[in-house]
Amino acid sequence: MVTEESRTGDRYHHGNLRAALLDSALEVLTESGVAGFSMREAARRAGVSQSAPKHHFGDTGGLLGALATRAYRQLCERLEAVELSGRDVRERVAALALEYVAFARDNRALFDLMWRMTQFDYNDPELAEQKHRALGALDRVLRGTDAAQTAEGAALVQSYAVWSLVHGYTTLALEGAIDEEAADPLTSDLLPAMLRLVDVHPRDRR
Amino acid sequence: MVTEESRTGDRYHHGNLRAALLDSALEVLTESGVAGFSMREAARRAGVSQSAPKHHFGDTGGLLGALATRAYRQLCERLEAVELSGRDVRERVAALALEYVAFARDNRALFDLMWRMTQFDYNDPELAEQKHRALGALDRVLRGTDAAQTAEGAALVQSYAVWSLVHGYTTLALEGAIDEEAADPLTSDLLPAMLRLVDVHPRDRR
DNA sequence: CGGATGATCTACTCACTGTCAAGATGCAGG
DNA sequence: CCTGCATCTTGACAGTGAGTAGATCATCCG
Repeated sequence: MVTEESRTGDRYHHGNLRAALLDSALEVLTESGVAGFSMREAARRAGVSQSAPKHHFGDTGGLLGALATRAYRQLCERLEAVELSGRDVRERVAALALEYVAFARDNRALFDLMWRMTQFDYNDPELAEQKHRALGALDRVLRGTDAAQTAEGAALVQSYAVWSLVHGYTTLALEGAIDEEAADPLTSDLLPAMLRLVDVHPRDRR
Repeated sequence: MVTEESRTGDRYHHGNLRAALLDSALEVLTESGVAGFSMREAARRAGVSQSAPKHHFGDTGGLLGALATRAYRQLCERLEAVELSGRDVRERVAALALEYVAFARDNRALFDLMWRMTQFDYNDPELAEQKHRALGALDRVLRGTDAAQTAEGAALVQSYAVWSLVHGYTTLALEGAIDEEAADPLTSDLLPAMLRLVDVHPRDRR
C-alpha cells in the first residue's frame, strides 16, 4: 500500500516526509475513519514528531486535503481507464458507474473524506479541478456517440443526472440505507437496473 | 428554534434536561458542523455540567444519534405532508424531491449528520426504522396510480433510482460540486430536468 | 574551504475535548 | 421520617490540534 517506502535511517531530516506522511495518514484514515482521524497518530507512524506535519501541510485540513486531492486523481484515472470499454453509450455509462462504486467500496474512508472537505475549510484549486475532472469522463461518454444530436444543455443535465444517481446510490449503499445486497453493491444488479431507467440519449432510443 | 424552553430556575435538577440538551446540541451542530461539534459546549449552553449528558445519552454518539433520529422523523413528516400534492405521479415525485432538497438546505449540518451515523457506532433500531420510513412516501407515490401495472421489483428499483438521484444531487450540490445555481439548489430547474430523464412509470408513458 | 542562510524537524506548552469515578442533591414511595 | 434511586456536579485523566522557540542539517556563496 505504501507507494514509496521512506527508507530513512535515523537521520534528523527524514528526506521524504511529505510522501511518508501521506501514506501513514491514509493508513490511519482507513483504520479509524474521518471522525477518528488523528494527525498525531499519522506523525507517530511516520516515526516523526507531532508537529512535523505542520511545515508540510499546515493543519489537519491541509493534510486531509492533500490526501483527498490524491484520491480524486486516482478516481479520475480509474474512470478514464474504463471510459472506452463497452460497445454503446449505455454499456460505457454502466462501466463508469460500476468503477465509481468499486472505487468507493475499495476506499471507503477516503471516499467519505473526498465529499467532506468543505468541513475542513480546505479549498485548494487543484482539488476543485480534480473534482470537476471526475465529471469529464462521463461527459465525454454521453456526448461521444451522438454529439451532434444532443444539445449542449441537455448533455449537461444527463451528466449530472447519471452522476447524481450513481453518487447517491454509492453513499446510500455504503451507509447501509439500501438493504438489497448491502454486503457488496457490485454484485447486485440494482445499479444497472436503475441506470436503465435513465434516458441516456433520447434520440437513439430503440 | 428552541422547541420547549427549559424554564429551569437554578434548581439542582434541571427537570427537562434531555429536551434542553437536544436543543442546545442542535444549536452547536448548526453553528459548528459535525466535525466541530462539542458535547461539552452543548452542555455549557444548556447551563449544565460537562458530564450531565452522560446519564441521558451515554456518549457523544448517543446524543448525536438522538438528534439524527429526531431529524429523520421531521424529514419523514415533511415528505408525507407533500405526498399527495400534484396531479400525476411525475408532479408528486418532483414535489417530494424538492421537499427533500429543501429540508437538506434548511438543515445542512443536521442532514450531514443523518448520513454519517455509522461513523459514531450508533445503531438505534428506531433510527433505522425512520431511515426506512423515508422511502415510504416515495414508494407509495410511485405505486399509487398504476399499482396494478407495475411489478413489485420494478417499483422498488424505481424508488431507489429516484431516491439515489435526489440524494446524490442534494449532497453534491451542498458540497459545491455542482456549480449550476449552487447558491440555491431550489430555484434551479436542474433537479426537475433530471427527474424528467427517469422513466418513472413506463406503462403510462405519453 | 568555511561560514551563513534557510528548510526541516524536535521539544515544550496551551486550551480543549470525551470519558470516567466518586460524591452531592433532591424526589418519591415505604 | 427516611431510604432508595434518578439526576446532576466535581475532579481527574489521557488524548487532540495548534502555536512558539530552538536544534539540526543541506546547500550555496564568498
